[in-house]
Amino acid sequence: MTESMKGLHRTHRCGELSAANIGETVTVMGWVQKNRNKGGLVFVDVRDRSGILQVVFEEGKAEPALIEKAAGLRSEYVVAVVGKVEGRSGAVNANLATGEIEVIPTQLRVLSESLTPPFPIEESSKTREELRLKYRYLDLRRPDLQRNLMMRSHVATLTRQFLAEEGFLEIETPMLGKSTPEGARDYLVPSRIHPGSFYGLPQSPQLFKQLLMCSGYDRYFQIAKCFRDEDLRADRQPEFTQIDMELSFVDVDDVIDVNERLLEKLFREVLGVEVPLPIPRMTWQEAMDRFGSDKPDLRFGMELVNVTDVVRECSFAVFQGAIESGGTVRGINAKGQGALPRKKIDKLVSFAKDYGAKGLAYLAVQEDGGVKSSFAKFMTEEQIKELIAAMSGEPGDLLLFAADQNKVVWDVLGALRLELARQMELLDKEEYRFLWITEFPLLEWSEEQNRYTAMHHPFTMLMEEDLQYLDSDPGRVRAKAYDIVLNGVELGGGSVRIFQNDIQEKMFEVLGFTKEQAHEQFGFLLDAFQYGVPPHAGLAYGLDRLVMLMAKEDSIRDVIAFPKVKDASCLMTNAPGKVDKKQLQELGLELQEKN
RNA sequence: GGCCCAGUGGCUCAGUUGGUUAGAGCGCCGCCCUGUCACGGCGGAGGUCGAGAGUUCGAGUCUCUUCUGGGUCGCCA
Repeated sequence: MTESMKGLHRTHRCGELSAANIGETVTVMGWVQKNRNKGGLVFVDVRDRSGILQVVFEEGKAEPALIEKAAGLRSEYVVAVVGKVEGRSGAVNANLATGEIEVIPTQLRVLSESLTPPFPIEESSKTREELRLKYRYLDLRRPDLQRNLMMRSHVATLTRQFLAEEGFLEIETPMLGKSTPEGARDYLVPSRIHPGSFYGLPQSPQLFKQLLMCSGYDRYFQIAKCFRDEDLRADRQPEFTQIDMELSFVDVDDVIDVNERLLEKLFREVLGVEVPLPIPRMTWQEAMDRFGSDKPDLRFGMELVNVTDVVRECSFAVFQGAIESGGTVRGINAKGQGALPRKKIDKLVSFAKDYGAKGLAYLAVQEDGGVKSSFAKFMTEEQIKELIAAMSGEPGDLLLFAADQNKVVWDVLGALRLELARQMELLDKEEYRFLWITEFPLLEWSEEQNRYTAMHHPFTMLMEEDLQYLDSDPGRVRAKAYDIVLNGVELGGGSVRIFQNDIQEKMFEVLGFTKEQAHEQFGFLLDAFQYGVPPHAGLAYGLDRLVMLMAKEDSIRDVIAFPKVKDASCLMTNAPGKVDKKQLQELGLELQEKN
């Protein structure tokens, strides 16, 4: 039997009450977390998003009917309690924020009953994610997810506040746009009014925000939903949220400055963590050479060392082959891992192979000064000594080497470095190490498409001093692009944009667009640029990743209210779903027979 | 598309070299209990071992296929 809340008004959330409220009559509403019936004395824990509050129904203090009603409460019933806040006459519960107080009720109403939930509604759930996602509305009742979503809201609020104070305008851009073949796959939306034509959901508001700069809005931001129809990962969802911004009359340093202060504010006010400014900067080239990654995790060392020159004279065919075909030999020193059993080393080798390595050479420096190695027999004692010295190897260390083209060596050792750090437990979630990566290559060669593609996007400005190479050696041209990296995660990225029509046309040419193709796809932008365009630059953060790191979670699913699973479906709603024939007909669509 | 991991009462798990009637904790239901808060005591219900096929006298256990979920490579301008 459920009751109305008529005549009652919630006065506090459960967790808002404290010893300061003793003596007050309050009305709280929430879910029954737990009912402990001692017989004639019933303790009911009531939960809402602020916390848990104990209500005590005691013979002599409460009507027998009220106690009987309390005894009938089950988990997740929704109740309203009117009562008086008192200091606990029993033991204080130090584990509970409201552990000093309890409520002595005069009224109890059951607003809604509940089935027994399919899994416990509790902190640090051990229930498998599949089930939690099917009942996401119950999962979202758990305190850790509630904290995460409240933190996310806090981050969004502070971001709006900060950017507004900095003179940014929040402007929405369309969700229904034009599909562009560059970049990730678009989600397509068929048009009923134009059968056979499709909108594309935005992968980012890129073009629109540049047009807003053309239109004089100076400083824009948006907390924007974006869509990419690619495979999922722990940090990738098909729809995700960006904090997107664009600024006029600025260069790299201006964008970096305002964003460093934004990050400083967010981490100070949400986590109480001071971000030392300025955030260090590193060129892409340095990041690759030292860490084998364009998003290095600076919480630990284990940097890559280029030992190509040291091993040049040795007779190890693997090293020789790599060097002769223009590659390099690089290594990392896994400090103190020299005693790693052969089985584990083999696992590291197969790990390296997943990243394109043909193998992984190792050399363990023994405590007695000797070595255990897969390739030492191809080297003189002197050469081994030199190699160990180059790697700063000490007794007890494990040196791992990859030899191949630079890209492969970087990928392999960059991934291996992270894997070793995980195994050696070097990653502290309490530590936040920010880093800007700058001077990215403008272009990268696509074997698949047999042409250069934009590493960031086709509107990224190049470094003026590299303009001379755009024709002769496009791979050498660096971009005015920057990524903000935190603990090995790419939090966001941006660039200074091309605003000169001649450079933009040139860029399309290098990317293999004909003039017609470029105008077909981006004509409105090129046209706009003929009517007076300010120099502009911008940046976008992955809000989900930012909050994930702040909440110390390992997956963005834990900071998104209703995430999708690996195959991009929703276990709760069963989206995507089939539609009926009539809907398809209206859209002028016909489904292919399944093979 | 490739590789790896997991799936056993509502939840989390155990289950030996293949061998009686598949167990535990929590939860759930009933009774008892006046200071609990991981409450306690007594009793009880609840399982086609993800699904299908195969090997075998016999399969939770072995083989194959498949489904579901996770991680990752490719992919993600």
